[in-house]
Amino acid sequence: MSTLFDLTPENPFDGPTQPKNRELLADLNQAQRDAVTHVGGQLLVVAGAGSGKTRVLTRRIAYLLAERKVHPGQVMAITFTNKAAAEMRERVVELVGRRANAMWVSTFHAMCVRILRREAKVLADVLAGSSGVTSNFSIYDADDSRRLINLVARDLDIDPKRYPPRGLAAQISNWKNELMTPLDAKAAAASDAERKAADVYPEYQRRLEQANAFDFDDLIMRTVELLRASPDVSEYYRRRFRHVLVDEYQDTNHAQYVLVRELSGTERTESGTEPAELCVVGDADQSIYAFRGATIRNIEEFERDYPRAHTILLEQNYRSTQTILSAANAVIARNSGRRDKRLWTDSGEGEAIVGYVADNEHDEAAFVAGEIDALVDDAAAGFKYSDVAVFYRTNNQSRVFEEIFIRLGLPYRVVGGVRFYERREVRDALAYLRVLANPQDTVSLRRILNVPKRGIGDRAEAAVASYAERERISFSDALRVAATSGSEVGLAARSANAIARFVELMNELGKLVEADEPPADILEAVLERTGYRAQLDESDDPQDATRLENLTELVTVAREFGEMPEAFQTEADAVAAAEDAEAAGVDEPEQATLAAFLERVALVADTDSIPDADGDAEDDADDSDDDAGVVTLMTVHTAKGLEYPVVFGTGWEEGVFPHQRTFGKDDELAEERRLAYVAITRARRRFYVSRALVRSAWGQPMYNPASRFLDEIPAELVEWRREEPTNGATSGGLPRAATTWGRGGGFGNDSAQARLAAGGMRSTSFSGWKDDWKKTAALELAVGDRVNHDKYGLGTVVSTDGSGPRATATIDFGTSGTVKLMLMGSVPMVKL
DNA sequence: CCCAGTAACATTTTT
DNA sequence: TGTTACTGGG
Repeated sequence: MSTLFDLTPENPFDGPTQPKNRELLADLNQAQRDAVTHVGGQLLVVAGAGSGKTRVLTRRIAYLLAERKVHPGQVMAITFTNKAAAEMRERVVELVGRRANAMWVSTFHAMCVRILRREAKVLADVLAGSSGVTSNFSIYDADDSRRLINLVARDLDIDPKRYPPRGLAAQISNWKNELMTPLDAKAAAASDAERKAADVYPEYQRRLEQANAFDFDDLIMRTVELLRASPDVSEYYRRRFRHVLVDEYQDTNHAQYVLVRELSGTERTESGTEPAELCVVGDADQSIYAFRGATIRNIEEFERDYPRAHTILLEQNYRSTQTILSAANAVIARNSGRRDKRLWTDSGEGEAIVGYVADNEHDEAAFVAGEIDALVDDAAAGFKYSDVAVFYRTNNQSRVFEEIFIRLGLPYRVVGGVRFYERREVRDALAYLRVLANPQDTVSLRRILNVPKRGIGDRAEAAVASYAERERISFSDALRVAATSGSEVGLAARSANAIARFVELMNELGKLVEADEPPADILEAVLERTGYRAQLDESDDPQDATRLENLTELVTVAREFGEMPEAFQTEADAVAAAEDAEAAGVDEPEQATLAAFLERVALVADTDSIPDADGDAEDDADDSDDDAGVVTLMTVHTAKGLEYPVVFGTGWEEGVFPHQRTFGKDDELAEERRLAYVAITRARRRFYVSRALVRSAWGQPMYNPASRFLDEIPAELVEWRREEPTNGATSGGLPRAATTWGRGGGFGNDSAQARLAAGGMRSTSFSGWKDDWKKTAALELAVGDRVNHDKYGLGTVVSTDGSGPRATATIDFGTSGTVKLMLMGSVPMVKL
C-alpha cells in the first residue's frame, strides 16, 4: 500500500530528481507537460490541491532555461513566502545548474523592496508624497503601522473607543490593496468609521513619508505607482523580464494583480517591447485569504482580462487517497459559482476517514492523542510522529492538545502563535537598529525612546512631538533640539538632560554603523550600552530569562547573517544586490549590511521553520531522543501548502468551524468551506475528523452541533469511531443540554477520556478536575529539585509555574532535553 | 515613573 | 477563561 505513495512521480519532496534536459518532461502527465511547454502570451494553470503545481512551475522555468534558451536574468518568479521562493530557486538550480541563480525569485514584497530601493531617486522625483524617501527606508509591519495610526488618530482627536486603531488600520490597508489614494478613499467612504479612516489616511501617509518608511501595503502600491509614473522605469523592467511566473495566484490582491500586469505588460510598448510571457498558477478553491484582500476575481477573471490567455487544468492528484479526495470534492462542490473541478487519483481508495464525536474538547484531545500513540506504535503502519499533523480553526484550540500531549509525553510542536520577530524584546532591539539605519524612523524611535527607562516620560515625549509638529520637522530633529536647548521645546532641565544623554548614546552607536561594523556587533553594542541586557539580567522574572535567550538568539541570527550572507541570500541575490546598489548609487556597504539585515528580518516570517514530513525542520536543534520527529499542531490557514500522511481535523462544529463570525455571510462561509477543503486535502493517507459536543468558550460551556462541512462529507466515506449518544439529554441539541454535559463532569465510558482514565494512563478525569485535583496528590516541586521521570529519566527542576490543577514545572532532563510538564494528577515521575 | 489592579477583548494572518 | 492594554494610586 505504501509503495503506491512512494512511487508516485509527484511528491516533489520525495527522492532525488535529476533529469537531464531531455527528461524534464519525462515524468509529467499530459496537462503538466502542456503547462511546462506552453509558448507565448498568458498562461493560467488551475492547479488543484496536490496536482503538482510546484513541480510544474519549477519544470517550466527549467525548461525555459534549458530548452528555450532563455537567459536566467530574464526570469522573474513571484511567490508569497520566502520559503516557497527559496525552494523554487533551489529546485531549478538542481535541474539546470547554478546559472539559474541569476533569476529573480522572491516574494512580492521582497521584489518590491528591491525595485524601490533601486529606484529610490526616481521615486522621490516622480511620485507625490515620496520626496522624503531614500533608499535606506524602513519597512513597517502591521504592528508598526498600527502604532503610527494610533498616534495620528490621537492627534486627530478620534475616539479610540468608537474607532479602534486596528479597525482604522484595516480599512486603510484595504484601500491600499485596492490602490486607492487618500482622495479616492475620501470619496468612497460610506460609513462613519470609513470617514474617520479616510481622515487618518492622508496624515498617516504623510507621517510615513516623513519617517522614510513604507508599510507592507505601500511596498506593493508604491511600486505600482512608480511603474505607472515612470515610463523609463517601467520600460526597463519590461525589457529585462521576459518571463513572469506567479505562484499561489489565488492569493493575490488587486494591487498585486496590477503590479503583475504592469510588470509583464498587456501590449507592445512604444519602443517596441512585447508583453512578457506570463504564467500564473493557482487554485480558486484554496483561496483562504480574502479577509486580507486576496480576491478570487484575479483568477476567475484572468481569462477575461487577458482574452488570449490559455488555461490548463491540473486535476490529477498525486498526494491523497481517492477516499480523501472524494470527501474534499464533495465538500467544495457545495460552493456555488466555482469552476467545476474534480480531483482524482489512480493510487486507490485507501482507508476510510475516521470520525469521532467527543464529549468535550478534552475528550477530543484525548482521542487524538490516543490515536497518534496507536498509529506510531503500530510498526506495520510505519508512521512516525512527524507524519502527523493536528489542525484547528483558531489558535486557542491548541491549548488542550498541548496539555494532553505534555501529560502523555507525546512530542509535539505548535506552529504559529506569537512569532519570534513579534516578541517585544526582539522588536525593541530591532527598533534600535532601525533608528540607527534610518534616523527618521519615528515609530521605532519613539518605541525605544524610554526603553529601558531613562527618564524620558510621556510628557517629555509629547512635548518633543508637538514641537516637531509645530516646527514641521521630524521627531528625530526635534529631539536633537531638545537635547541642546530644552527650554525651546518647553522641557524641564531634567528631561532635557535625559534626552541629551539619549541623543549622545545614539550618536555613539551611530559611529559603529558608520564604521561599517557587522550588524551583530552593532546589536551587541546596543544591548550593552543601552542597558537593555543589564535590565533583563537583574530581573528575577522568569519571563525575562526567556527574553534574554531570545535576544541571544537574535544576536546569533545577526552573526550568521554577517558572517555568511549566503545562508540568507543566495549568491545571485548578492550579485544582484551589489549590482542594484551600484545602479542606485548606493556605495555605502555599511548601510547595505545593516539595512540588508533589517530587510531580511522585516520580510521574513518564521513559518519557515515548520517541521516538514521528513522531520528535519531547519532550526530543529532539538533534543529528540529518536528520529521520529514531532507531531505538528497548527491552524488550517498555516497548513496551506503542506501535506502530511496523517491529518487530524479537529473542532468541526458549527460556530467553531465554520466560525461563528461567518454566519449569515455567504462569501465568508464559502471561504470557510475552502478552508475545510484545504484541511482535507493536506492528508496523504489518513484523515480524521472530530468534533466536541461541548466546548468551553470563554469560560462558558457551549453546545455546538456538527459542522455543516461534516455533513457534506458523504457518509459512506466515514467510519465513526464514536457517535453522538442518542439517548438522554443531548439529543435535542438545545443549549440547556450543554449544562448537563458541561457541568455533569460525567462522560460515557466509551469516551477516549474515560479510557484514558481507566486504562491506567497517568491521568485523572478532566472535566471533574476542579473537584478532583485536590484528592489526587499533585507533585509538589521547587526549583532545584531532582526528579526521575519514567520517560525522560533524571532531571532537575528549572522553574515552576502556576498552581493547583495548572501547576507545571520546567525540568531539564539533560540529554533528553528540557521539558515542561503538568504536575496535576499522577505524573509518571517521582521526586528524589 | 512604576506597578498593580482591572476592564475589555477574544478568527484566520504568507509579507 | 486567559490575555493584554490602559488607568490611577503610590
